[in-house]
Amino acid sequence: MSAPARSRRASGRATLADVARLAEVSAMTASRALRGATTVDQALSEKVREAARKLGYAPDPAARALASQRSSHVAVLVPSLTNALFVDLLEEAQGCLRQAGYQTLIGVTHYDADEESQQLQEHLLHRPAGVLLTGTPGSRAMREAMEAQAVPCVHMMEILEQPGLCSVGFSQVEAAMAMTNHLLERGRRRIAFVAVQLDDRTLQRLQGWRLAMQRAGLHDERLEWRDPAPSSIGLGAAILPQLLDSAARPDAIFFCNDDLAQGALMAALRLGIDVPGRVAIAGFNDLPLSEHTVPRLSTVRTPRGQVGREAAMLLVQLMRGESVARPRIDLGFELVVRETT
Amino acid sequence: MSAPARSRRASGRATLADVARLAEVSAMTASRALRGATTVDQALSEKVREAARKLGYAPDPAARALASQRSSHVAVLVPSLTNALFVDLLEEAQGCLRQAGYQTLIGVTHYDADEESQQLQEHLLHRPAGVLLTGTPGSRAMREAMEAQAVPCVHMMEILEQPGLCSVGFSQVEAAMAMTNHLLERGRRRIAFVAVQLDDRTLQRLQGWRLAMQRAGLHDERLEWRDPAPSSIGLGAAILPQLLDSAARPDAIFFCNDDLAQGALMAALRLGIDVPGRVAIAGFNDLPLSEHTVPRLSTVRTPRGQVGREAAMLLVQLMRGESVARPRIDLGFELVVRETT
DNA sequence: CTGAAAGCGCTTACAG
DNA sequence: CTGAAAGCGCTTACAG
Repeated sequence: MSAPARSRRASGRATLADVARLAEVSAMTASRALRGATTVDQALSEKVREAARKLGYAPDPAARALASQRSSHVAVLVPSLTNALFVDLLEEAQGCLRQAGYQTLIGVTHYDADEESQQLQEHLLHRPAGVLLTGTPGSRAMREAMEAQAVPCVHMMEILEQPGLCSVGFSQVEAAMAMTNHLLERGRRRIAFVAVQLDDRTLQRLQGWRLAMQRAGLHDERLEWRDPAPSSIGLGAAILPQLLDSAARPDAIFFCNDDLAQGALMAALRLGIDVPGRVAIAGFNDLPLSEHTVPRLSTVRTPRGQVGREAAMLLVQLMRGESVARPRIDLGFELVVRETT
Repeated sequence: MSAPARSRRASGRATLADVARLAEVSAMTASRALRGATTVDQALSEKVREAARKLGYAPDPAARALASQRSSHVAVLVPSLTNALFVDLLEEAQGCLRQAGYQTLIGVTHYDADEESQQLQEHLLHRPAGVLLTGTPGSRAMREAMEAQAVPCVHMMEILEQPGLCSVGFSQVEAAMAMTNHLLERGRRRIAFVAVQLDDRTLQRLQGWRLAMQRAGLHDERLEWRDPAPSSIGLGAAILPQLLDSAARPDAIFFCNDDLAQGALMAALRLGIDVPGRVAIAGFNDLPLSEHTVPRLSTVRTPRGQVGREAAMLLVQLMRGESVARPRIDLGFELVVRETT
């Protein structure tokens, strides 16, 4: 007299089979209907949705990933979270991806190529649906691994010219040139450039500054200040007096990131150095503090939030197998002239 | 004459079966050996590991999750990434979890209880191995859902007294009392407290200030400044002149977060208000800029990095089913007296 | 447009 | 200590 055993799942959650049973269709039809396939009869589709709602059904991501050989995860690799730039980027990207049904796995690579490779490799083991990378396309091994798995990928914060690569960003070179030209127009002649961390994008900015200075016939190697240490307020504060006392004799300093410029401003205040009287100061990125420093910092506003959003949207298209109109999106930048230049 | 079909996997990756075949054992023994089970013969275990190495085998997380009904993901929910506090927390926690073989899914809840519930719910659908939450234990529905799935959880940044809850942090109340007492010892009498965002931990700090002021017989409601807006440098800059002109007539201002205090310092500089001469300024958290402001900011240093690390380690123990010696870890705080008090 | 079969790559629970 | 069987909950590919 024992009743036939009901499907007692360990999970206690409704499964696709439960939904199919209630809707009186096969599991396949239920699966198709729930994924929004157009090849399912309207009425049946409705019935399936209704059943799913009634049972509080939610598809099991692991089962889906195993069967389809692709997860709903997107890996996003950024060099740092200490720089607010990447936080903004991330928040926007994650918001978009979440709306599209993807989960975001964030990896911080500390500007280290090896760490980036390793993390990407770890992520590829999990078969991500897509990848968002910051900047350069990474090592050749990385690209090959991604191609082998056919993982869609979008690069952020630069425009990459290589065919086949998708990127969303702006020209770091032109942005740096624009600020340098602004300083030149203000009558500055000995404009120093401070490059730290020495990652690719910083070197592109350095290049932009160099081009502008060369065109003006004012380039002088002594005006290039390089330091491999990570960017920070403290570092900027330390660099200011050294640079001012150096053979460079600058009348303006263009820092590759706002936090350095902010630190320099604090140091100037403390040392009684007049900004912009004695020396003009410029930054890059327009971080939150920059409009509040004394004096207020002139800088280049970068569209990182928009970059995150557009990159995520582009990636979603790629992951859905849709055709992409523009694989390269240039979002530009904005010169923000305040009180320090 | 056709050869028997070799197992041609869509993935192209080695599977457990491949490893087992090469090591001449069953899949089960291979599985056990690779997971480090002690119930496997030493020699066999070696052989399996060797085979796995030779094939470059990496277990498929989706298959593992489906079979075991538990993923290797840990969800970490923080209220904001704009506050460097949570960035530090996250980086440390993620580093620990990664080393232990877990992947971190970060969720930003914007100090919104509903958003927190919703995100946690979404994460629970993916059957996380564990959850790291910031602060209060969340809604009752949340706790019930987690208990139903038996998901280990650790709360960060406060010490929770509720039995059965694990937490790593420090006493927000005592930290605020310590700073208030410091200001009292410096001879300040009309110490204002600025609370913004009005999240739980901010209110605990407000409470700590209130207790200290009451004990000193100096509490005055007019000294409480509340604003539900998010904490920011700009907000602090805006509040300073208003508070100074108010009926509160403060001779010190204790801001609930460093960025507010930093903004206030910028405003003071611009308005020619002497700090600490006319008014002392104190912050909370010791963010990177605080040691560089003019004058340098006195604040409370919070052990967020350590909190992230210890919370992750505690969670790993729970996820492994190990017994936990101390479910509540108090990491304390440190008063950092600089130039503004 | 719909469905029965097979399989994704592991682990759990049960025997030996 | 080891293994054969069954199953986790989906989707792919193939028929009809």
